[in-house]
Amino acid sequence: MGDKSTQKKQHILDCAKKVFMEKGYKDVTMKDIVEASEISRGGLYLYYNSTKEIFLDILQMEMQETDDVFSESISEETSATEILMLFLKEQKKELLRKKNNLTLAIYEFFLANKISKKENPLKKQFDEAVYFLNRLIETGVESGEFYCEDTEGAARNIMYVLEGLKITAKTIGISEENVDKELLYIVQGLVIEEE
Amino acid sequence: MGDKSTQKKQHILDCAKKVFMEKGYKDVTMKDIVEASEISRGGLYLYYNSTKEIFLDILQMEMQETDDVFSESISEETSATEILMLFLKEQKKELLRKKNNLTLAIYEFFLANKISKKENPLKKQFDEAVYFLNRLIETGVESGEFYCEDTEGAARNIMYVLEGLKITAKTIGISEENVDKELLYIVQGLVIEEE
Amino acid sequence: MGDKSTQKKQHILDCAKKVFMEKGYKDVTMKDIVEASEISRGGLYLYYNSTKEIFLDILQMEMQETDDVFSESISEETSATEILMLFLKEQKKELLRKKNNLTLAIYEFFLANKISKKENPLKKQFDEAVYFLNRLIETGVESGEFYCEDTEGAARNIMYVLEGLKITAKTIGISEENVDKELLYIVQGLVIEEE
Amino acid sequence: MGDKSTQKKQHILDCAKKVFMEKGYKDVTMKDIVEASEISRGGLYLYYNSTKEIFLDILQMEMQETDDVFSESISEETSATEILMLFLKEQKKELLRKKNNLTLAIYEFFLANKISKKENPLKKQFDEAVYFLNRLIETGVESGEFYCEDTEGAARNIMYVLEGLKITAKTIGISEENVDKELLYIVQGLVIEEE
DNA sequence: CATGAATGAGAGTTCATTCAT
DNA sequence: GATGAATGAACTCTCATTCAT
Repeated sequence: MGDKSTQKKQHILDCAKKVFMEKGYKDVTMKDIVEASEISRGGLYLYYNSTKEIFLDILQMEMQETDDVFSESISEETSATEILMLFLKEQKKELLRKKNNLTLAIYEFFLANKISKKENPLKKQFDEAVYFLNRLIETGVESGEFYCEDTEGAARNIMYVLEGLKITAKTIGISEENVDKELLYIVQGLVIEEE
Repeated sequence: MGDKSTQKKQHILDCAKKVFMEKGYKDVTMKDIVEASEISRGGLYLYYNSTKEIFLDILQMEMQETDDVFSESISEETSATEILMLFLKEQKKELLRKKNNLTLAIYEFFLANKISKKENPLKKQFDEAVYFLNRLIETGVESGEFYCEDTEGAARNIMYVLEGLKITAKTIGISEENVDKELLYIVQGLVIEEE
Repeated sequence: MGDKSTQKKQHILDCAKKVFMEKGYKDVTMKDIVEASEISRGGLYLYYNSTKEIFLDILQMEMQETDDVFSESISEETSATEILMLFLKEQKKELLRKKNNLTLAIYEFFLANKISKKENPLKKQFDEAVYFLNRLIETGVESGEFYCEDTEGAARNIMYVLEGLKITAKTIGISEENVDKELLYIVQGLVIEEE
Repeated sequence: MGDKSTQKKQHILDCAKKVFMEKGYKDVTMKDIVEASEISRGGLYLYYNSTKEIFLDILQMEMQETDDVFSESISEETSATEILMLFLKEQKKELLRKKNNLTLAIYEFFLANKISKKENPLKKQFDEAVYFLNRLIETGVESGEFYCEDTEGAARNIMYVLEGLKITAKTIGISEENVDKELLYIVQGLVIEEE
């Protein structure tokens, strides 16, 4: 029973996610999701009562996947610089991807819904990224790859820059060239250049 | 008279601005603006045909005011450091202000409407700020206050950080303490500390 | 079930027909039909998106009924003269009927909507009537009842006269006496009078 | 004074006529006429309170012009056949003209507004045409050009056929060829062919 | 559980008509 | 007289939400 219900919910989330990726958050109606999931109008209401509920569940799903990415990358035995580069490259890819991207919907959602800090998955994700970067930079400093006096400050700074790039990409638009420039600026601020 | 029409438009913009500050962009209906400006349904349509038109006019109004701020501050005969501090302080105030703030509406608007780069007032504002900061940093470097090898890179970087702080404030929420930390980080990256 | 939907559509068409008979075509709003059929605003839109769609369906319904009239009348074993008289009598009845009459709506509709010739049900009906009359006159000529050199010409002429009477009835108004006169004129042009 | 007012009214009628020729009757709004005549909204209401009033005045204007046509044509010293041909040719031209044509508007108007018989200008025009044709046919019969036992019946019949052609042209559409066929049919019914 | 027809509130938009200037 | 801004009623259409089956 519970299993079947979970499957159905999963199906709804998968279909709804596609809709949110296409239309952002605010323009999505229950009707859209009904149509995308080929479920009955009433049927959908058995599982979810609003697009908000659905979106929150999608978000939770997403966050879990992201978590895994971090833990994987750090487990490898590569240099801090390499991991940093990989991380930034991943961020860049995400940043420039136009389709199959929830960023727009996420921004629209969190701009419209004030979620209490404790439950805010975006905050959780942000803090985790800061924590990850902090550890990474510490590692880099220890290994002599990086120079940094305030590792946590640097970590936060990187995250804010990335946020800035992300929102700029969605509102103003940004060229790959400008993303590269900015990421390079970050790296140069950390890495000790060899002579 | 053309003047009377302009006055009325101004009245509409003023009232509508309040609405946008309260509700963001997407949730605002023509009816909301009709009620806020206390004119008739049909009356509003004499001047504007959509919330989008109204919002774009409000934006133009805002941008002009912002322009003035830049030109004023730089005209003064103060040190680069002081101007930078003033600029960041201003940004901080804007960042933390909850009410009387169009940021939310602006984000919602530009997330939902892809405006061609050339006409995008947000881009114009961003670029102008970068230009202003770049000149400011150059001045500071010349006067020996700042150390910076890539002034334009630094200027852009500051702007992305500020964007990051702004969107974070609106989506995750941010404490004054964290803003201060971040602004301090920026300043420390530039200013040569005296011993 | 498809059946239930069809029933509902039929109900809408029946109610809408009454409205069109009363108000013609152009003055009828979706609201009128909503009220007449006692369903909800949104409910109507489940079946039809405009008065035009509804009217076209009503028309199709009507045309089918008319078809049947022709086929019935001709199947009988009566003289051509008798069938012609029956046909004209039917037309006269239609012509003079004030209520329960779609003529006005039909005229308004086809004056306002240019329908491609191929799909124009009015044309179809006209052509079928010409065809029917042509065959009827041929039969009459063969049986020695009628005199006519150009049977198709006569058939078309009758139809144009009937159209003329119909539109005159709706715009200028026409007395039963004048209709009789005109129909008599038609008959006299065909029938060979015995001495 | 009165003169100036008459001029203004004439201006309104001229402009409104163009609008009615383009859009028919029912779709024309006071706004349309205001725009076409480049007069103020309130100004128009000083002279006319509805499109109906305006249309009726246009109609009166038109009818007067038509009257003249009849009186002219008959005054000439040409044969009845020639005058009939001229008359039909004129009707045909009118029939097939797509633009600069009030027919559509007239039909829409008289379908929507029941005008008392005595004041109905359409009826007046119809009756005058019957009277004219009747006299013409009588003349033709006297001169031996035509054969006709019931001249008034023939006159009425021609008018109904013409009405039929006119409404058919506007609703179903009609080819020039078909008009010719029908007019020929009329003429052949009257004219005595020489051997 | 599941369906989808039905409801009705509410957004957008247009225009006849009025009225202060 | 003449203007045109302003009003508000009315129409179209969409969707969240419910409920009988």
